[in-house]
Amino acid sequence: MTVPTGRRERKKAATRRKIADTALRLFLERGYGSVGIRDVAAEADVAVTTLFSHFASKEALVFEQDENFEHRLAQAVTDRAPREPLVRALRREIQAMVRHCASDSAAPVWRMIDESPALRQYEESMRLRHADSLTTAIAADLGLSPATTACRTIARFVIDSHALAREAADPEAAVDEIFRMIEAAWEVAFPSRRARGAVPPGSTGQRPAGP
Amino acid sequence: MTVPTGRRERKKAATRRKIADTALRLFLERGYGSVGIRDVAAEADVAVTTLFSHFASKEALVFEQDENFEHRLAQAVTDRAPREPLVRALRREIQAMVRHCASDSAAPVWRMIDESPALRQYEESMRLRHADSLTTAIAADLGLSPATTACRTIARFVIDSHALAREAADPEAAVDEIFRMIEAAWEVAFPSRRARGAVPPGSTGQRPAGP
DNA sequence: ACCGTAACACTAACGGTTAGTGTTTTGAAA
DNA sequence: TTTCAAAACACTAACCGTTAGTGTTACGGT
Repeated sequence: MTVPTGRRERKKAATRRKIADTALRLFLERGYGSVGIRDVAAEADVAVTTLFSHFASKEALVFEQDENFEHRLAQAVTDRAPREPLVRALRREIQAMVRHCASDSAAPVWRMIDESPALRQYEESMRLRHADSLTTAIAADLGLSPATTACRTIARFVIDSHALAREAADPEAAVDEIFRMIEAAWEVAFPSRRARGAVPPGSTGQRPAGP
Repeated sequence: MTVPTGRRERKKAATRRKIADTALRLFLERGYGSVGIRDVAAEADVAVTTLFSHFASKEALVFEQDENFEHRLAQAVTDRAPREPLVRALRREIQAMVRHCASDSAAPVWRMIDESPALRQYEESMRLRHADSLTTAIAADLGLSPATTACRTIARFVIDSHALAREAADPEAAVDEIFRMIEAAWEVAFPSRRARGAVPPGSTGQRPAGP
């Protein structure tokens, strides 16, 4: 079990990328529903079982880069400038993501997603993971347990903002508008010293994080 | 196409209920994943195609009453007492729903849902419909277009509160806490006359009652 | 009494997914 | 280098949810 940075890994990554690229190309050419897993496997010149050893499901072929998404949000929290408000850092990141979704390169993919119920459903279930991941990052930043209701709520609202903004007529303006609402929610949950509130922090489930 | 309140409808409803009851019983007895559609159909003494003419999917067997859920939220908006704040009516309804989820009769079902990824995913996709439906009700109440970002955002937050509270240690307290955040978001999106002027954050909670 | 229709049944299949089994490739230890 | 365990890959065959196609009843309205 040493560090495996050899040819094997490169080959594996190459196979994975070939499958994903082939799938996306076929999906965009013929439509997601009209392309079967067996078609993708044949075109990528791999066995069906090999395809499923790289991707957990057909939908996962489309959201290949979603781990990236998940990771960027957590990083936006942990890697932000010292003293920068947490919510502001998240707004910037969501803003960038929404902008990218509307870019020419990504737009056809998102149109395909919007047209497929199966893909929309999968996207929604990804949000659960994203929200959980973001909850962990936020809770860690605040020194609270990830079970804290307020942390989970803010995380969920932030994830929602991406979905809501993507469907809005003016996505970037929507992000700003939604984040004004999120910041208000944040202030209620975690009153800052600056904003006079003298309201004790959330009355439920608040526990300092363990070691 | 007259009012069809005859035997046919009763028979149909009976078949539907028999299928749903049988399914739920088998799922709880043997586990959701260990019971196949063919098992349910055989036990309910109907053909598989008949089962699918009553329910769109296997998961829909578990969430049989979800139309009820969707309808109740919209009703909470439209049927509330005159002048009652919209958000407060929604909080009451969500509170009641969450309480019901924790009741002895419903608890085993929700435990089953929590343990099945397929069911959790389906539940999450239901929320899209619920949020859309609630968006329509809220927008109508405010005389706005359902496309308004703030309406869609509030609706989504309210739907989230149900999911978040259900997973919290103290669900009812969680609903209160989340709705304090939602009300703050609401005030930012739709500033009320009463709340004009310098109002310190945190004072827009559900407490300043008064009819 | 009749007819249109909605419910139901049955057979086959489709498409995503997995189990089981065996083969090749690869990284590193001997 | 040789050897070896693990990992990737392939293949067959199936499982399971779901649907199409085709009838067959049973009901309700006329």
